[in-house]
Amino acid sequence: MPKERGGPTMADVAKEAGVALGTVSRVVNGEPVGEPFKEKVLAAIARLGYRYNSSGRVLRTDETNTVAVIMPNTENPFFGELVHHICMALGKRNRRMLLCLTENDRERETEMIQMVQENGVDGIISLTYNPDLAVPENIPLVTIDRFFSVSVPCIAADNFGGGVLAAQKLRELGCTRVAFLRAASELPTEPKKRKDGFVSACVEMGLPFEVKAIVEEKDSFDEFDQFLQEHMEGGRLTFDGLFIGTDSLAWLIIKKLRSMGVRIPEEVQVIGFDGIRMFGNQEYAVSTIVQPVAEIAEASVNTVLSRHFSTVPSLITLPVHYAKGGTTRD
Amino acid sequence: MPKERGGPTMADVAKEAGVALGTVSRVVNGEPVGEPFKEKVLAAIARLGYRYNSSGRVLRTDETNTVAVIMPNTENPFFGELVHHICMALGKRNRRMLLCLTENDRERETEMIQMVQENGVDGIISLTYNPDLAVPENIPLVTIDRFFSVSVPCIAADNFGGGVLAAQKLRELGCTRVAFLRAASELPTEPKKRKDGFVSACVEMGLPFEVKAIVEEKDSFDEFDQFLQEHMEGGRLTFDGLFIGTDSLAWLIIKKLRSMGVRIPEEVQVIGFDGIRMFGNQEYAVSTIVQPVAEIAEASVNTVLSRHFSTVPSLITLPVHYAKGGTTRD
DNA sequence: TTGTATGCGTTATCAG
DNA sequence: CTGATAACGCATACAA
Repeated sequence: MPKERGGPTMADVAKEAGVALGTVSRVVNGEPVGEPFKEKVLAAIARLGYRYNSSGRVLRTDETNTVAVIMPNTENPFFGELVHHICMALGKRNRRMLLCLTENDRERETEMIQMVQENGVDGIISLTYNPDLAVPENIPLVTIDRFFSVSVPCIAADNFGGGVLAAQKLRELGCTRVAFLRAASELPTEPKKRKDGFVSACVEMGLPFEVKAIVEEKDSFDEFDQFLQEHMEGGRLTFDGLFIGTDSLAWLIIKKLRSMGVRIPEEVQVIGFDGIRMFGNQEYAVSTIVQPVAEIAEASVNTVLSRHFSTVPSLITLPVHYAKGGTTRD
Repeated sequence: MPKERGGPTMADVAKEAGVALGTVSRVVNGEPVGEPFKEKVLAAIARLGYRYNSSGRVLRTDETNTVAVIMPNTENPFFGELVHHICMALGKRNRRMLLCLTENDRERETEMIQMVQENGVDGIISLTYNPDLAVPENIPLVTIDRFFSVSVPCIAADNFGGGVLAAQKLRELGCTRVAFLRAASELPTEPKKRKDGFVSACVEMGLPFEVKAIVEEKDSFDEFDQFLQEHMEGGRLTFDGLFIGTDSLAWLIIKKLRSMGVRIPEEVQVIGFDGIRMFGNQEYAVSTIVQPVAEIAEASVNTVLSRHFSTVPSLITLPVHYAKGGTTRD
């Protein structure tokens, strides 16, 4: 049965109850109403099977209680987890989530920004690396992991601190020669600070290190293979510790190393970044720097719904922690 | 800057262009309008920076172009993938997705059904095992993996066929004594047919088998440990093939078996169900019966948006296929 | 406290 | 083909 129009409205309820329309509205919204009136209204509502219809309120007040979330996808477990926590955080504050997936298509992103403006959402939470994102006026926008300008609040994990932590951990676990591997976009995103933190800590501790960073859009992952091959000596890797930009890439690298006969974690210990768990709820896929996903979600929601949106901090950084998977010897 | 009310409306554009309101509406909606009028309107729109506001249309036509998707979570990679494909399928048909996550909380589910009705969505796609789901009148509802009644279309993978396929594969791979392990709810859901298909095929082929099925809500996973222990003889499992209800559980069982010294796939081959890939885009986590997630998503969307919703088939079953992960010897 | 009346932005009907 | 106008369901300012 295709949605039939025209159930009872507040006006019908008012007539049925013998009260004014405004009184019905006040009862429905929980505003103070005299007890006898309230009862009459509730009885009429029950008799008629009245159901509140929010479209009237939206038109009148321009508040949809809906927040748009713009995300590349929900197949990547990190994004899946993030979407999950954002949805829950919104639910706690009685807001709904309009989910928009971009698959990293910039044109689609632009359309979506346009679309959600037409739809009149109360705010936008966006995780996108689009360099020329058209920031909408009039609608609060919060980004995750990508800083645009001081007027657009950005929420991110402490990527720099995570890099430092990874270096410290590897050293603590006995590594004497380490490397950082990463594939990233060309843009200056927050996750790039993982390298900065790692390098900084290695220098500080006097831990010898190398860096292999490729550009996601143009370089092939074969470059990693080559890098690894170049650093093999007598069947062993010349590093005993690796820090890798994401858990996903770490998994790929580990597969490659194992196929080359390198034993992990016996010969080489590996730490990834993100904190991805198997099937979302089992053990960590690799030893990792865990992003505080729930906190990032909470902060994003709190920020985008903030009453004083214009005075909100422009960059919020949240603490990470280390967790062991099976790829370190702790 | 909190959303300011009152950008220009169609009425403003009409005044600016010196035409009638209706003409503006027709131009905006791409309906036939005389060329000179059209130009005047478009010019006025550009001058004023007019932007379409859908809330007026929603109130007037009761069409939101939005479909609610009710899902347990997006942390489980299967649900993450499903949500992803549903969102894309909706996008192709120019619809948006209101995502509602239940975390299997029945009370929350009820609230959400209520809420989306107030919000006036055009349809609902729901994956829930809630036995007493209040089916909303007036709004097309499609379920995934759970059959309610002939009036509520259900979309599901060919679970029975998948069970058959798993049995055939194990036999083809040389297994001579197999078992099926599963944890499921008590309700009669579509995925339960995995067992039926498996059993049926084993009987048909004369392949000796056992079944261990526990109830998710009350039994502990320890029961699986016990089952496995009971079927060890001289350090080897008495089965050489296992079919397990989900990839997630298969992963757990495999870990357990390996910790018991059982080699996989050398001694025991394992096939799961769902088709979960590492990090959403890498290799299959285990050898598996792959659900046609994209097709399930497409079918759900097509069905819920169907013009003739009442004449739509009440159960749509979509074909699965086998894919090798690392847990079989093929 | 309760009633009345207006308007939110759009679509659609009906005349011109 | 275009113009004028009445809804759509609700919130709210204002009057009683």
